[in-house]
Order: sequence, then structure tokens, then C-alpha cells
Amino acid sequence: MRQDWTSADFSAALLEWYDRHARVMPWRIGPAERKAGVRPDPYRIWLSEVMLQQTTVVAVRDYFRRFTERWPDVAALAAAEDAAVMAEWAGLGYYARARNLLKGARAVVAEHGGRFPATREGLLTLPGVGPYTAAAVASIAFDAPEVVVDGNVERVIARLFRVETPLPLAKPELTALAARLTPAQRPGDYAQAVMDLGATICTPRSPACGICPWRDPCIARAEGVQAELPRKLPKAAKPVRRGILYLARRADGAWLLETRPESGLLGGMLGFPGTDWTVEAPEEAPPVAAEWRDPGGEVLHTFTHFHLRLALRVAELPETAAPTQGCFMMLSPAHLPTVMRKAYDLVRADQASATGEVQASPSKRSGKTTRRR
DNA sequence: GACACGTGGCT
DNA sequence: TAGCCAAGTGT
Repeated sequence: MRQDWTSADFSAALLEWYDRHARVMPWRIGPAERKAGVRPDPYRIWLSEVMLQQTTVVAVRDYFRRFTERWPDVAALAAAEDAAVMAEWAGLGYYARARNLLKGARAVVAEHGGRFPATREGLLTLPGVGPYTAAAVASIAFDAPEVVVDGNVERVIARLFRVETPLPLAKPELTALAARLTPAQRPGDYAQAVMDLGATICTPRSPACGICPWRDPCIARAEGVQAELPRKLPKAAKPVRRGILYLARRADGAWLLETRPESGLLGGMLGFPGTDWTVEAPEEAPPVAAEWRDPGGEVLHTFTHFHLRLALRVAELPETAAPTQGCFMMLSPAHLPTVMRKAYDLVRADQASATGEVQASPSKRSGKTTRRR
């Protein structure tokens, strides 16, 4: 800590800034309301925190609104059908979060009488709630003085104290430094304030140091290295994997779909049947005997740890065709994960151009990531 | 500790 | 444009 700034000075300066510049969010109780005694709804804080894991505020907003309209409290969510929750989560990514969300809601109802645990330790027992989320919910929803360390806080603290150790090695050091700054007064507002600071001022590139409430004590800023911190260990290169997806359309317009296995990539989500996604070129493995043709496009998609190039095959099935083992038929499939949505849009575009019909605009999620050959 | 696990926006 | 980045967790 800088000799001239006490821990109380840090929180005072930040909270004063937060009182004037707090971002407005659908799940948040603003500083003025909080001072007036309004308490946040733990269900909404928990839901928002899970959605915000590795996900931007902009991406979360509409999903949060739809979830809370459909399932206004934890009891309603606990009573929801699995497929309904997975469908509502489609497009948001990291689908294990949705599966754990449902397990977590059911655990709150079954094991905690429908009320969220109010402590970090209690929250940590819920599936999908790790160190960050437990501390965030405890502090934001229950005003417990927990140390909240997310990517924003790591960046802010690394700069404030000029921590040169690369992430993720620096995590313990950053957590210890963050702990020294966490106040006993207004811990919930403080937690949100540090994250707002990281999101709006102490940004990854070109931070706005001139208007930062912590510019004076910031060591990285004083030494001109703020934009280089935090340092990070180099990431592994992403290999390319390939696969084939089979899109079968029955004469009545229904498509052949499957629910993917509960665990693993896109677990529990809807998808078109296909081959495994491997580094080597895949062998043909159609899910049903039919005249499969190549529509001449390719789906390009990048996951966290690999690039994917999917070839497509399409077929028309007779009206009488029954779904094959493990599959079912669905009209105008909605709620697909993005890679499946891209494949669907590409095939629809191909059909439209073949028949000369005007096509409804495909999802925005398809963009430049499909390619004509 | 290392790796699996999505997505869209920005540079 | 290829890569980086965003309120991480589970195994």
C-alpha cells in the first residue's frame, strides 16, 4: 500500500466516485437506494452473477430480462423444465452454467427452504458458484465484507500496486492485496465499485487514468506501465478441428435434431446430428439413409480452445420418415447454440437461392462465419 | 495446475 | 484479420 494512502482512503475515494458514477443495471440496487435501505434480491444477484461469468454486461441484459420475466423467483426456476432453461440460455454460451443454475435453484429450494445462503461458505456449496460468485453474492446481496476478485479487480489491483507477476500465477498475490482494501462499511457497493472502475476507467487498453479516483496512489500510472499490466502467460494456440453436420428436412418442413449429451461441449443443448469434431478429416456418418448432398458451404466457428470447420450435408426425407434413434423432428428449430444456428442459416439460405424464394433474414449470429465454397 | 468450456465485439 | 477480451467454474 502506498505510504500516504490508508485502506480507508482507498475505499472512501472509490465509494465517493461510485456514488456519482455507478452504472445502472437491471439487477442492481444503486448507491442512493441502498442508503435508503433497499435490499437487493439475492435471487436476481445470483442469477446475474452466473450470467456475467466470462460474459459482457451487454450480452447478459436481454437474457436476464427474459429469465426474470419467465422465472421471477428461485422457486419458479427450481420448478422449470430442464429443456426450457437450456432453450432460454441458448446463445449465451458456457452451457454448464445453465445446467448448474437449475441444480442450484433446486438445491436452494430443497436444502435451504427456498432462501439463499447468506454467507460465502454457504453459497460455495451451490453448483456453479465458485470463489468469485460466492464472494460477490455474499457482499452484493447480503453486504458481507468478502473479498471479491474478478478479472476487473485483478487488472485494477495489478496496476495499483504494479504487480509484475503474470496471471494466473499472480492470483493469490492480487487477492491478498485486494483483501487489504476491502472495507467493512458498504462492502456491497465497494465490490460493485471496483468492478465498475475496471469496466469503465481502468480498462484493458488505454485506461482513462486522468479521471480515475485512484490515479494518485496508482504505482503503474506513476511509472507509465499501466497499459502493460496485468501481464499474462501466453495462451496455447487453437488447433483446427473438422466435422460434418447432417441437416435432414422432412417433407412437412420438420428437421431432424438431437439433444446433445448432458456433459461436454454444448452439453444438454439442441443440435443437428453429425460426426465427432476431430483434427483429422471426418468419415461420413449419416444418421439416416437418404440422398445426402453437399450444399457447398462451410460453417466456421471458434470455441474457447479450438477452431471448427464444419462441412454440411442436406437431405429431404419423405413425409413418412420417423426420427432415428436418439433424434426427433422439430419444425423451425429455435433456441440453437450458435454453431448450430450458423449451419441452419446456411442451409436455409441455400434452399432459398435454389428455389428463388425470398429468405427471412438469418440470425445476426451467422455473420461472416459461414462461407460459400 | 492444466485444461475444458461459448460467444460476440473490438482492434 | 487473427487475436484478445468479458463479473469463472468444474474436473
